[in-house]
Formats: sequence, C-alpha cells, structure tokens
Amino acid sequence: MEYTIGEFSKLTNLGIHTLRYYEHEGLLTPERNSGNRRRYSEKDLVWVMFIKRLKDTGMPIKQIQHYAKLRAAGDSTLPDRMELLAAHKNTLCMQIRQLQENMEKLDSKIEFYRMEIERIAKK
Amino acid sequence: MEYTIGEFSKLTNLGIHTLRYYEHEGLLTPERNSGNRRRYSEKDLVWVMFIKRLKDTGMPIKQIQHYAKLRAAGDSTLPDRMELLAAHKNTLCMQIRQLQENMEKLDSKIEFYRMEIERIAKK
DNA sequence: ATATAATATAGAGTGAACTCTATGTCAAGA
DNA sequence: TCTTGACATAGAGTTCACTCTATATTATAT
Repeated sequence: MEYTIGEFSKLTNLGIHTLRYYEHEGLLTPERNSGNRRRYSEKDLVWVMFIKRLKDTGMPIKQIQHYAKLRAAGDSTLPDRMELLAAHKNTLCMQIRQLQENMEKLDSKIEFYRMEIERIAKK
Repeated sequence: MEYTIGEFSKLTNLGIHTLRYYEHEGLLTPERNSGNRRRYSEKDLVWVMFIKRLKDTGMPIKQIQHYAKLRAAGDSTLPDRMELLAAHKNTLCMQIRQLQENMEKLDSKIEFYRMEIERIAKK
C-alpha cells in the first residue's frame, strides 16, 4: 500500500510541510512516481512512527538525521545504531530522574503554599 | 548581601545577557543603585533558583512571567500561584509517564538490535 | 477541454529563548 | 588625569523546528 503526501500527512498527523521538511533534512526518502509525486510506503510509515518517538523523547533533528544515515547505510551499521540508542536511553533516564526530582521540589512548594493559605485564612 | 550583574551571573550560571533578558520579560526586578547599576539581592537569588527549576521542568517563559506577576501582586495571589503550580505538576507528571513509556519502547528496540547483531554475527 | 484540487520547488516568515553588537556611561586603579 | 573594565540600553542576529507563500506543474472530475 502506498500513500500520497496528503494521505500520509493525515496518517501520521505531521503536516505536508513538515513531511517535506523532514525529507529535506534527510530523515525521510519516499519513492517518486512518474509525475515526480512522492509515494510513501508502509515502511515509511513505520519509520516515521519511530522518528516521532525519538522526537518525543527530545532527540534533536540532527541526531535523528545521523541515525537515518546509519539506517540508510544498511545492516553493517546495526551496532552503531544500537549504541546511539543506548546512549540516548541513558540521557533519557537521567532526564526522567531530574524531572522526578523537580516534581518533588514542586510538590513541597505547593505544600508550603497550602500551609501559608491556611495560616492567613484563620488569622 | 548584594551582587552586581557580573557576580550574579556567575552565581546563577545565567549569563549577563540572559539576566537582562529575564528582567526585560518581567521575570526579575532587581534594585538599582545610584549609578543605575543593578543590585541583585539574596531574595533575587532564591527566586532565580526557582525560575530555573520551572524552566527545567519545561515551563515556558510566558507562564513563568504570569507566575512572576502574581508573586509581585502579593499574598492575595497565593491561591492562584498554588493552582498554577498544581496544574504544572500535573503536566509534568504526564510528561514523565510519557517519557517512561517511550523509554520502554526504546529498550525493546535496543533489545531487537542486540538479537539482530547476534544473528548476523553467527551466520 | 477546462476548471479545480493536489502536488512540486525554493525560499521567506514565525516564535521561543536566548545571544551578541553597537554605542554610551561611570567608577576605580596606575 | 587617563585608561581600562564593568555596566547601561536598544536593537540586531542566531538556532531550532517548523510553517507558510509564491509560483509552477500535474491529475482528475465535469
């Protein structure tokens, strides 16, 4: 099954302009048909979903670009790609820990507010 | 104890330009001395630390600006501020959950790579 | 056959959050 | 006193990740 850019845009929730931008940045390389129109495949779909996940975890376009290059270079880059993902997992891990810590601090601030409000109320 | 902008910049790791930018955006309002130089106080320091925490949890400047306005308006805004923080805590909570989910998916991808590499190696 | 809608490219514009430049002022040390 | 360095403002420039515009081409429905 193949999709036009319009169909693919709806499918991925990504906006036609964004899809062309991603292609320009080398993240995506759909086939073209006779009339030079983009033809996105099922594979492109899976790949875009993965790109979106990487994005959701805060990976910048440049790094996804790097990953895409490795991917395009074939199976010999599997170890490199694994390493890249593992490294990213580590930063993600740290990021989560940091956020949890911040949330705790935020929580005690909220608690402090609760007490202050109480105190002022009964004065 | 008071600090010049240079001292305060080093103390907060924030860059002189950034401090002035924050002030321009209404996040910070240090006193001025006779010669119109900024004089940051201990209170400013505590407040900047809190701003940094909010930033670290992804709160945009506009929202911090709003919080700063409430803060400047005095104790009567304590409930509003608490509500704002509580709302932010919720988004933060969801964000963390999302990141954890993404990390799990990432992990299975890494695992898949490990297996692929293994498979290719012993072929 | 023609009008309309979708697509193509190249490049400009946007918004967030800085970051830097130009130009001017002022305080302190040699 | 003079010079150096930190500070002041206003506004321009940067980076990221889109997002939109202008213009041209192509496919499809009437």
